[in-house]
Amino acid sequence: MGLRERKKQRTRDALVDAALDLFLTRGYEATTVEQIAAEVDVSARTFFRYFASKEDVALSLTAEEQDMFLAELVTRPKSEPPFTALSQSMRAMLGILRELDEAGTSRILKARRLIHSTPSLLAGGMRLVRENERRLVAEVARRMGVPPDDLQPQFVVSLFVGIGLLCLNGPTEDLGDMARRYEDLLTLAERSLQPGWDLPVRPGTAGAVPPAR
Amino acid sequence: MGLRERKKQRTRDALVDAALDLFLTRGYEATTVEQIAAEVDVSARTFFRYFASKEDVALSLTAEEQDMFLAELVTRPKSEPPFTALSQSMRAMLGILRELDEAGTSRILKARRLIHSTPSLLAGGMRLVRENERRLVAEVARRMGVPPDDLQPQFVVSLFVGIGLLCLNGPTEDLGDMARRYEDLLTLAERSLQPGWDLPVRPGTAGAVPPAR
DNA sequence: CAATTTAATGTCAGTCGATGACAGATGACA
DNA sequence: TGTCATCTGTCATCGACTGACATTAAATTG
Repeated sequence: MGLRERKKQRTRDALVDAALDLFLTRGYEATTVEQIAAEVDVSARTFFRYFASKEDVALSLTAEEQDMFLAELVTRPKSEPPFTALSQSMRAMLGILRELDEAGTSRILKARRLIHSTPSLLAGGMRLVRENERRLVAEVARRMGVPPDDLQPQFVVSLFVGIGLLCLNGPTEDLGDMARRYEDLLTLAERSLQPGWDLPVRPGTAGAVPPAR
Repeated sequence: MGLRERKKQRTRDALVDAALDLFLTRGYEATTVEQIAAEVDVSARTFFRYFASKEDVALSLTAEEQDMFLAELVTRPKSEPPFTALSQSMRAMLGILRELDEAGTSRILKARRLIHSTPSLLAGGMRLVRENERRLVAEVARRMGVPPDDLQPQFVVSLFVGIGLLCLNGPTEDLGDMARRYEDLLTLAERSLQPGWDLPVRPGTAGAVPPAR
């Protein structure tokens, strides 16, 4: 990798770190892009060449996590039922995050605290989650061998994403806490659902959809 | 109600209608607040006295629906299990929406189409949903007689909200279509869940939480 | 009804986020 | 070393949003 690439990466990382620190100390709205850029000795115009918006810099880590999660899912063996594959993907991702160095985990925890204490960032984060949800549905539908507009994969993914969001509601000071909360929620879900609920319904096996009362 | 109040309400409605029409024809980003205000013969400054932001005017109807839904929930008899109460609240709200006059339903359908074709508005809409989710959890926890940080009411509400969101993914040209899609999803959920899954777990009735596999 | 209080609106000035255009600087590479 | 592609800073501009102040019009009171 050339000097140019490394320099760009360093600038990008510096902008993320400076932004997270300023956002957490002075507040998101109270911090201007100019201040972030100044902290890295860069013009505000350059900031916008790295990040599409002020929001983007705050959500960049979350966006990376979403991509990681989808990548984990496609590596799961096709023999796993969909919900199991989703759960295992999440466990794998949490494992990867725990292998990060101090600087890495610090950045991630900072971003989490920031997002969940800033309503407008929470909105942006939800947009990312929903965009990823669409990709997850496509992948799960593929695994189940049904068209992507089938309700069942949508239901499975929606349920799983809901659990992921609940996971973030609790304290997020520690990745271990989060993993534990996640397992609690999975246990609750397993207890609530019928065995095999996430397996494709083979036509003719079950009766037709009963009429709504 | 005095003349002053009526005049304000008319201005507000006119701003919403003008905004929705301009957003849908020229696009959300391409429409300026100045254009919306001009359409109603009002200064841009006045627009911001009615709506906190350009986004706010697009989401105002959705925000009202959220409030309506919560209001319906608190009227449900306490004998109903939580998920049933949520479902019935949704049915009640859909019923109310269907009783609106032509102008009313037109506004609502316009807002829906707009939001679901504009990523930044989708994000804002999700923020509203999540804020309401917190209030719903509080109410459901109260009904179940458990503390609001208990995982079970959070799980029940999350599952229900997920269904509501899936409902909006489909075509939204018609309130009837939406109601039908909603019933399909409820049927799928009923088939997937254990009987009594949303009843409070009485300590000692069920065994200890089984270990995660 | 006239006087006074109260609230809504318009105008103006200013900040900040974001983008396009152009010129200068700097790493890549023959 | 010299050329080329890319990165960066400066400048100008737009649009969202806010505070301050003056103006207008509804509400209230004597």
